[in-house]
Formats: sequence, structure tokens, C-alpha cells
Amino acid sequence: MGSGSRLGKFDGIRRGEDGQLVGAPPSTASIRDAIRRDIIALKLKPGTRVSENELAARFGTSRTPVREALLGLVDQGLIAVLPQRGTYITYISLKGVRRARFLRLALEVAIFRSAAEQGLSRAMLGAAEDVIDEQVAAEADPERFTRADDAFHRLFADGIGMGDLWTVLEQEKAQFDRIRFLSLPNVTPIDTLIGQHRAMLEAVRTRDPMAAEEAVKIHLSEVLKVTFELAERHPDLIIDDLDAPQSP
Amino acid sequence: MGSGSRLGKFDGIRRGEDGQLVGAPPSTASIRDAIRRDIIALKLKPGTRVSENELAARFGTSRTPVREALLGLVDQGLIAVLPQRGTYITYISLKGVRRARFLRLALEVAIFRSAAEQGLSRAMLGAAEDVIDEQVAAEADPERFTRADDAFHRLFADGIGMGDLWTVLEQEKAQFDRIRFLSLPNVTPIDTLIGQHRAMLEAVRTRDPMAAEEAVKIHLSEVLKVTFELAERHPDLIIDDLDAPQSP
DNA sequence: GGTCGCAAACTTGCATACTAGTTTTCTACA
DNA sequence: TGTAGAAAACTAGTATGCAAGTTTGCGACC
Repeated sequence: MGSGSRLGKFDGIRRGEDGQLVGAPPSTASIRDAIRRDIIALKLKPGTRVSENELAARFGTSRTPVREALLGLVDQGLIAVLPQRGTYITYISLKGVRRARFLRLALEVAIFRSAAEQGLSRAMLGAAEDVIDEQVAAEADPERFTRADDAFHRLFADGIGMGDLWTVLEQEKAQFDRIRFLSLPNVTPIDTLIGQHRAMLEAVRTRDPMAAEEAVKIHLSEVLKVTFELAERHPDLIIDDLDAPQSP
Repeated sequence: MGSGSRLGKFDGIRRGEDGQLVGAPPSTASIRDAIRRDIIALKLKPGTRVSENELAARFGTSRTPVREALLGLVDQGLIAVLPQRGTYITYISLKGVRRARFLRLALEVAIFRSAAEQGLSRAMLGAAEDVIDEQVAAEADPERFTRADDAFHRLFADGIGMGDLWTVLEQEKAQFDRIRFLSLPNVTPIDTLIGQHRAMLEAVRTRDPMAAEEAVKIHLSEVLKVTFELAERHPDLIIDDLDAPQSP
């Protein structure tokens, strides 16, 4: 396909399907990230069939790196491969969302309690202030606010030396991220969320673990309030696979 | 299983390196599991270089399924691939263990508190009793005890409808499992552990979330007490990283 | 004997060809 | 026109070959 091999001047030069020059040979990792972004941003809608050949053509590579990328996304529950039949974008699973919600609540509680117990450095607390300021500034831009929101939560994980916890949990986070993307426009008033962030920070500053836990729980229950509403509004994207009747 | 399809009396029949007949053509998933087991059981020691070609020969396939299997293990942090240089079994990372420990504590606390809050069915409580009995019976057999220990913890996750939480977190669990395998023989007296299990169960039965949380914390701090001792005893398997990368 | 350098023997990454299975389409026949 | 059936056009899974880079080891030269 697209590149001369021995005439070294053009080594590694590739062209997209529109003839435009494409800089680098996207390897497995970058292909996986690109596809992942498309799925989370719902550019690839649940139920859609994607073809290894199509993707290979799109990225200007052979099927091999694409396959390896897809394999990782299977582990993250974002796609499902039916042998000899096709590769499909999975529907958002309410069960998965519930699980991710439980996981996130448990972790955030542990992180903020731990932070409140052992205390954070003045620098960390200052950085948290700054991030909240950024959130105020980003009030009108949902995507920018989301980034600042992520930064806020990650900051406290960093503060107790667990900075890479969330990166390691990309897998479960993926379940969440699609829902979060859906709820980008129509959420709880951002004022409310910022106020909750302030309460969480204050609890950590005053070294009050119980208050920190309470603040986190309030915050997350707010964030997750929208989930079921979204499920009703987007039945084409979400599958209601909640089976268990919860408890006696 | 391996039966001829057209005339091929030997179609699909494969032989291991010792000439023994091997039933099925191991596909990506089973290859990944097999390698994973070997790593966790320390048959493949940290720092060892494994070759895609070797593994392909061992499983009687080409490099392709092996590569795809290894890719999954990279995500689990069990192996590291240095392009053009080799594929290595990672050392047990104290950082990773600490992270996994934090994660597990946070989750178990959340699970048992939740179970204590909403209560479990009589059947579940009975099953928990049975598992504890099994643990008593398995006192002399570490591996059997470990299985019963897993079952105990999983039971409560099931009880609150979060049964698949840990299967989803295989990734992080892997960090733990190698340590746990190391500590199989020489742990805390099993009596102590069983007593702690009883305390946890009792707290759930009496619907006392705070007591449940306390019991879980005591239990896990006991389990993790051995970690650092193990690190000193097995410097060849464990790397004391608090920010350093691994190298062979 | 010691050291530098090149070549051969590795390694993984990627592309391609082929296999087996499924779906779709088109044709032949009623 | 309607339907059955075969063939063609897909799918993913696997094997293989080549490319690019690293390590190793041997040999020539000092």
C-alpha cells in the first residue's frame, strides 16, 4: 500500500485515504487510544459493527496492529468480538455502570478519608484551590469543566501517593466515561458541584475524615443521579441488564 | 477432542514437546491464562526473559496468538515488552502491591459495610458459615485455604450484587496474587484469620456497619503485615520501587 | 594477550496470505 | 413472481515472511 521502501527518501511516509500526508505510523497504542476516544465520545455508537479492515484502512496500517488494539478494548468492555461474524461496539451496560459507580464511590471515600487523616501539604491544598478556581472559570464549557473535575479528584489521589490508581483503573472508568459524556450538557448546576468540591477540600483541610466521607458521598450521589434518567432518554445506547433484585 | 475432519486422521492433533498428545489448539485466551498461571505461581520468575518463539513452540501455535496473549499480560503488569529487545517477566513491584492493597481495602470495606447496612439473606449467611467451616477443615492445606478465603470474600460481594467486581479487577489482583502465592506457607496463624472472618460475618449478621468496617480493617492489616517481610526475604523477586522503573 | 569492528543470530513490530466460518446476493427453477 | 440453493463477498483467526533494531560472538588487527 502506501509507502516506498527502498527509496529511502519516502521511507515511512504514509497517506490517508484522502491523500493527505499522515505523519507517523500509528502503532497499536495510539490506535487503541484513538478508537477508545471515538467510542467514549459516541462517535462510534453502541451496536455499530466495526471492521478490522476498515479500521486498518483508516489508520493506514495492516490488520495486525488494529487487532491488537481491539483486543485491549475487549478487556475494557467497550467492544465485543463475535468470531467470524464481526466486531461490535457494546451497549452501555447499566450493570457495568452500577459496578463502576460502586467502585468509584468506594475509592473516593477511601482517598478523601485517607487525605483527611494524614493531612495534605500546603502546596497540595493550594493546588486544589487553584483547580476549583479553574472550575469556576470553566463553568460555561462542559468539557473544560470535566477536565478540571478530573484534575480535582486526581489531585487528592496524588496527595496520598496513589496517583496512578485511576490510570490503572482505566478499564472500569471506561464504563463511566460514556455515561459522563452523555450527561455533559444537562447536568446538575455546576455551581452545586463546585460547592461540593469546596466542602470536600474543607473537610480535608480541617482533618475531619468523617466530614470528608460525607462530602464525597453527597457529591457522587449528585453526579450519579442522572444515570437512570439518561437510560430512559437513550434506550438506543443503553441496555438495561440489571438482573438482581438487590436484597431481601 | 482432536478428531479428523476429512481424511485427516491427524487433523488438529498436536503434540507437546515431550511427544505427548495435546488435546486442543490453545487459542489466545487459554494461552494467556496458562502463562498467567505460570507467572503467578512463580514458575516464570521475575526478570526472566521469555521469547515469543519459545512460547509459540511450547503451545504448538504460531507467534500470533502468543503475541495477543502477551499483550493482555502487559496490561496486567505481569510482563514488560522492550521492543526489539525482549519480553520480560516483571518484578513484583512494592508500589503496585501498595496500590493493590489500598484498592482492596477500600473495596472490602465498602462491600462489608454495604452488606451490613442492607443485610444479607438467610441463605447467604448460611453459605458464609459453610465457607468458614471449609476453612477450618482446610487449615492444614494452604492452597485449599486460599480458595476458601477467596470464596468467603467473593460471597459478600455476591450478596450485594457486585459479584463480578473482582473478576473485572483481575488486572490489579494480579499484583496481589504473586505476593499471596509467596506467603502461602508462612502466614499468620490460620486460626487468627478464621477468627477474623467470624467477626466480619457476625458484624454483617447483626447489621452493624461500623463493626464490619473495623473487622475488615483488622483482617486486611493482618494479611498485609507479611508483605514487607517478604520483600526482604526475596530481593530477587521484588523490586523496591517508589519511583524507579524496572529493568532486567 | 587485548581491543575494536563487523557479521550473524537473535529480538519484537508489521504486513500479507490463507483458513474456516457467516452472511449476503444473485441465479436458476418452479 | 416467489423460493430454494449455490456462489460470491464478507467476517475473524492463524500462519508466515519480512523489516528494523539489539545483542552476541568471532575474527582480524594492534
